[in-house]
Amino acid sequence: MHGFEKNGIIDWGALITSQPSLARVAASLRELAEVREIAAGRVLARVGDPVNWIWSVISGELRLVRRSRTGAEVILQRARGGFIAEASLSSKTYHCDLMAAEGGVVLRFPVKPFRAMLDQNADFRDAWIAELAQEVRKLRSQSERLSLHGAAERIIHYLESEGSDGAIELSQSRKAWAAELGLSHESLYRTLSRLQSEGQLDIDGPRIAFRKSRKGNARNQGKKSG
Amino acid sequence: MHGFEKNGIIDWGALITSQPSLARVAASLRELAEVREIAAGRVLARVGDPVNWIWSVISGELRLVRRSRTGAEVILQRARGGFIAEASLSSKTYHCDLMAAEGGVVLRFPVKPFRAMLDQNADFRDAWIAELAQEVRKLRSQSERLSLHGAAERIIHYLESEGSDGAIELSQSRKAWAAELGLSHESLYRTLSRLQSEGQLDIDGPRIAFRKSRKGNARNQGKKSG
DNA sequence: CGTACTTTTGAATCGCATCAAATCTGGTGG
DNA sequence: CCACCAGATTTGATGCGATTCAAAAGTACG
Repeated sequence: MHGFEKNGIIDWGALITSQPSLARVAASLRELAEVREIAAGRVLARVGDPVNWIWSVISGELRLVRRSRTGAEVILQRARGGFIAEASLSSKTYHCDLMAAEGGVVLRFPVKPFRAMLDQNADFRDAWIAELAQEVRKLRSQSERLSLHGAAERIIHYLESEGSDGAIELSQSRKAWAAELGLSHESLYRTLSRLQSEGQLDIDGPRIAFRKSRKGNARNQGKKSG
Repeated sequence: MHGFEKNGIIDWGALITSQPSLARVAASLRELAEVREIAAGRVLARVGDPVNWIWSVISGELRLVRRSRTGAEVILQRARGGFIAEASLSSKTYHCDLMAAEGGVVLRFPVKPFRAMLDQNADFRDAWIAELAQEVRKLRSQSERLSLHGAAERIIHYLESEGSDGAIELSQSRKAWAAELGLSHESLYRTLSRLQSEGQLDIDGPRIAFRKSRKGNARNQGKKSG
C-alpha cells in the first residue's frame, strides 16, 4: 500500500511527494530518519516515558490516546500521515500513550539531533515553524467546520477553506472524507447528490466544485418558483 | 472589560497572567507591541494585502473569514484571546480577510522585527515553536472531540483532554463552553445535570470532575477501534 | 430597582445516525 | 476471461438526540 520502502531503502522522492508536510524538512532529516514497520496494537510510548523519538506516519494509523477511568479510550490525536505529537518536542516525557491503531510504516527521528538541528539549521527551523503554523491554520479551520451543524454547510466550508477557487480534487475515498467531516458516509453521499441536483455543485469523479451559476442564488435552480 | 490598558499604558502583568500563550514570549516582544482599540466590524486586512502586522487579541473577537460566492461568510478562525493567523508569518500576503467581529483591544507586532527576532533570539524562537506545538495539540484534541456525536461523550472527552486528573475549573461561562463543545447551551445544561444525577460527575460551581465512584459504573461510550 | 445576561426547564421539530440491502468497483487467482 | 472477494458507493426506512423556540427563574451590575 505505502510502497515507499523496500528492503529498508526508502524511495524519498515518492515519500516526499506524498507527504507535503515533509517536503521542505526532509533534506535535512534524511540522515536521521529510521524506518520502522509497526504492527497494529503496538504501543510506542506510555504516559511518563521519556521522549526519545519524534514520530511521523507514512502508512497505517498512529494514535495519541488516554484511557478514562471508565475504561473508554479517549483519542487526542489520530495521524494517518505526517507527524504526530509534535508538542512532545518541548516535553521531557509523554502525557499520553502513543500506539498503532492500524499496522503500517513509520519514520522515527531521535529527539536530540532533532532539537539540535532546530537550533543550528535556520532553514530547517523556518520550515518547521511554517509547518506548525500551517497545521494550526488547517486545524482551526477544521474545528470551525466541525462546529457547523448541517452536512451541506460542512461541505461548503470544506470547499471554501481547503479548495482552491471553490474546487477540490479528492485524494481520498468519500467514505474517508465523510469521517474527516464528522459525518456518516451515507449522509455525505445523500447531501452531495442533493447539492448536485439542486445545481449548487458540480461533481465529476473526484472533482467537486461550486457550479459557476450565472448569477444570484443557486437555490432557485432546483425548484420552480411561483 | 479587558482592563489591561489605560491611557495607552499596558498592565503587562495582568495581561500575561490572562494570556498564557503570551507569557513566555512577552518579554522579548514588549518593545515591539502596539495596542489598538478596534471597533466591531473593522477590517484589518483583506485578501491580497501584504502582511505587515502580526495580531494578537486581548479582548473582543477577531475573525479570519472568506466570503463564499453565495454570499455566506465562512469563518476560518475565531480568536477571542491570543494570536490569530500565525501562518501569515510565513506568507507575503493574506489569503483571507481579517476583521473584528466584536469590538475590543488587540496587540499588533510589525512582522519584520518579529521575523528577525525569530531568527536571532533562540529563547523567543523556542517559545514560539513550543507555543505553536501546544496549539496544534489543543486543536487536534478539539477536532477529535467535535467528531464525537453525543453531548456526554464530548464533555467526558473535554475532562480527559483539557482537565487535570479528570477535573476542570471552568474559566468561562457554560454558555461559552457549550459553543466550544459545538453544542447548544440547552443541550450542555441538560446533559450536565443528567450526568450528575446519574452519578458520573461531581459539579460544584465552576468545578466539574469525574465522581470518584467505587466501580461498576459500566456505561461504555465508543466501542470500535481500527 | 431595572437591565442584560446566564442558567434552567419544557415541548415540538428536524436532521443525522443507524441498520439494512443492493449495486458497483478494483484487485486476485484459477 | 471468469469467478470471487473486499471495499466503496448508493438508496430506503426508522428512531433518537440535538436543535430550536419559548418562557421562567437566577445573577451581576450600575
